[in-house]
Amino acid sequence: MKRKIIKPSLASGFRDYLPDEMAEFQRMTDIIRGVFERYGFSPLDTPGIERLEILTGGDKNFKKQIFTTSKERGDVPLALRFDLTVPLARVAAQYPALKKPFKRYQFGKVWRGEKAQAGRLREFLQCDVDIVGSRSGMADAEIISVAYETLKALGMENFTIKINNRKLFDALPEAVSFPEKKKESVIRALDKLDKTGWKSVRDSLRADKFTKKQIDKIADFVATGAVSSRETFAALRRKFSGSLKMESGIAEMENLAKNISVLGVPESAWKIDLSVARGLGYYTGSVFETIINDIPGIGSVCGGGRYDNLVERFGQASLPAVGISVGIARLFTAMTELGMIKKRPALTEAIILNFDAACEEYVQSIASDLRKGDVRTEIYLGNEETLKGQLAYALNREIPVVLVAGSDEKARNTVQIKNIAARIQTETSIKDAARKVKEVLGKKVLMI
RNA sequence: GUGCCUAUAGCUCAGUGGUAGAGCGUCCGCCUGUGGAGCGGAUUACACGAGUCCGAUUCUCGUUAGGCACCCCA
Repeated sequence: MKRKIIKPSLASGFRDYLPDEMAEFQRMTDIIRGVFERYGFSPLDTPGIERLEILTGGDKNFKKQIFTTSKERGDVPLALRFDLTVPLARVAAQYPALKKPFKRYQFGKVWRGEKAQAGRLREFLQCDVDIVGSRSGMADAEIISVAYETLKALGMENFTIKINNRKLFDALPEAVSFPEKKKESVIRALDKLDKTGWKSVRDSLRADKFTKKQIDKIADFVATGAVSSRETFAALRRKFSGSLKMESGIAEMENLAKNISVLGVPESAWKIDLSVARGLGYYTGSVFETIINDIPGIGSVCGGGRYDNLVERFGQASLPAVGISVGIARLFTAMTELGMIKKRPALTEAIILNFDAACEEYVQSIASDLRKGDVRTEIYLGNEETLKGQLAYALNREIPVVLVAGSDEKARNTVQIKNIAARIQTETSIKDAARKVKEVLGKKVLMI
């Protein structure tokens, strides 16, 4: 009887991170974690699966994007989380004793129940920071600042944090005279401006029965943001004087601009962009998106904003919150394209070849010494029996230091230490081996 | 949910109306102690189902899977 062979393969929209990439990926998350903690955020983790009703909040629009699970008999409907913000809102509502402001960061995979395509996976990692329970505009500024510092710490130079405020959109129906319920059409159309351009935005608005005059006014509104931030505020006030909602949004942005400047975010790193809308979500105030200037096509690598009403879904009094999500998978792609990611087949710093059966214990004791000396060390464990064959393995995996310890060395209580990059080999007594290896590794770091 | 494209070995790809080949990889063997190997061997594929045909991996249709774009995007 023939055994059924199961083909090893992934479903659409999922991907593996093999060690050569994952090592770099983890280095990035370590950096991000460091920045988040420096700003006083504490870690949180929540399950990948939540009750379906928690995630949808009864909104049918959301429901169709949610990755649902097949439920166990008798269980309530469950689903995979599609972001980390709604689970945070659940936590905030479920544990009212959490001291406010509650500052948490969270790294976690999220899932989208939609068809995958380029740059759009069904599973990806998000790195979120949020401040729950602060109404202060300084909280918004902290979030922008932490986003800026995160990208800098990752080595990014040429990026732009685009800032807007949803209150401006709230003022638009009155200012441009269209019905309140058509506001979302405008937001949705403008959100695509970057991607599709004005012609397509105009077409889309025309399809939604906006008049030419209204469309012109909307375009004029967005164009106001095309100049420097100070002029933008003045021009907006001129154009929309008398609109209280507009004035409150402008004041918030003005305040934010002042605050982030004090926090050390240079003006070259951000700009007002009145087309930024962040979809239809739950945002109520500031909204941010970040693009890499050299590869804008990759989309936003970091986005968020203020959402003051999200916990209301759980019957709580409104709880103000502001946060941002770093799209690390997209960042990884961007940094790869920019040549900032060097794939490494191994994290191992030193490998001890093992080609002489009489020296196995000698090899092991050297490995033990190196490990005690904080060197990432492995012993060759494969089937190659010759030094040459084992060396080829080490070279293939780009391990920077190779140690050779055979009967000759054992007789002299030494070990050969090869600096692969420099093509130098020195014989060192085993008691100095760890120090010598670190010296070689240290030199390597200096050379970079 | 809609549309377009694709499907040959683990991967990247050739090829043919008379059932297939390479490179890389993997595994095994050989190579006494020094630079990304060498030599020998093994491994494995025409996604599935129907139709046309003497004969289909090849042509047609369907299914499934994958890619891309739209919709949507917290």
